[in-house]
Amino acid sequence: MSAKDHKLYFLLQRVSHRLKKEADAALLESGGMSTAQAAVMTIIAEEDGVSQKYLAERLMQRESAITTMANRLLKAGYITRTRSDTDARAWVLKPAPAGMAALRSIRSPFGEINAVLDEAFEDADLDQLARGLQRVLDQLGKPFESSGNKV
Amino acid sequence: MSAKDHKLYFLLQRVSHRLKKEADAALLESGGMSTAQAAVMTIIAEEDGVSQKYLAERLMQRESAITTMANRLLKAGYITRTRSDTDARAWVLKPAPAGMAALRSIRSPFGEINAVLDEAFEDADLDQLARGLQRVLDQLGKPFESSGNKV
DNA sequence: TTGATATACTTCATATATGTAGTATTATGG
DNA sequence: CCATAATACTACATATATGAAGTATATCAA
Repeated sequence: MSAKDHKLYFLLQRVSHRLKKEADAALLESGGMSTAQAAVMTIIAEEDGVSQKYLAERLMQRESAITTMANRLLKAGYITRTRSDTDARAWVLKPAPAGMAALRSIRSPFGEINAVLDEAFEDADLDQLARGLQRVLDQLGKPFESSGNKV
Repeated sequence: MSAKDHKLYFLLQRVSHRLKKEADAALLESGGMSTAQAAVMTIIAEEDGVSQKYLAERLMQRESAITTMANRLLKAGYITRTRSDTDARAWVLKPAPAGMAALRSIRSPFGEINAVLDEAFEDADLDQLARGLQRVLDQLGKPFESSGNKV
């Protein structure tokens, strides 16, 4: 049984989309933020002072996507944005109090999402799954270096 | 090791997003369509005559998303859209010749995506992965029946 | 039959992404 | 030191989704 036989690509996409929807609903209900915003805020909170370029790399996205997201987070009062001391082109994004509060508020709904995954996969399988997924990322290599890594 | 320890949710999202990007690039290059369009066209080609409602169910999306997509596919000449004989509210979507041709043209790039998955997971693991992912979908239940299925 | 409700779809506002092109600013080789 | 290239970001067009609200059409119960 190959990936093709399982239609694994489409299955993965469906599960990912479905989980995201469920997580977004749960997070929204707890008065917080979207999962996309949570992903960004988590990094910003960890590092305390990051550039948009750095966020784009960590999240494997384009910088234009980060610009849009940063504007929304700024508008929501979740982050602050100041010019870098060392590089006048770069911004420094830091978490604002409201952002930290929002992050705290989504801990529990995220626990529920994880519970679904824990239930669907046995312990040993979880490890294998995580390792396999990581291998997929490694095989694909960094995005935007298109030519090197032929799919 | 639980899903939480693996940050499995975010890992899944990252892999899904990364794979989609790779697949979209490969499909686009072979002159075809996007993966989202491929998902829709595959169903339309299988069934030969479907309603938008049916597509929404199969893809676990809202009908408004299908309206937009159908308009794009129509504009691209990939499908035809006629009123249903039995229900004046409903459309009947069918593949157009150009759509069938586009579907054929993406077979090989999709093979490459599957190869990445086959390489990342051993045969036995692939089965387990597919079954586990399916269990996630089953556990979450149908979307839009919100209250019944607590995450 | 008819009146209430459900269904199939559309429209609009919004979120999230890509990709291309453009603007400053920084870094670098001669 | 300066022309050129690289970097960090913004702006815009587009694709893909949700969710709420609206429009026909269908169905069912009284």
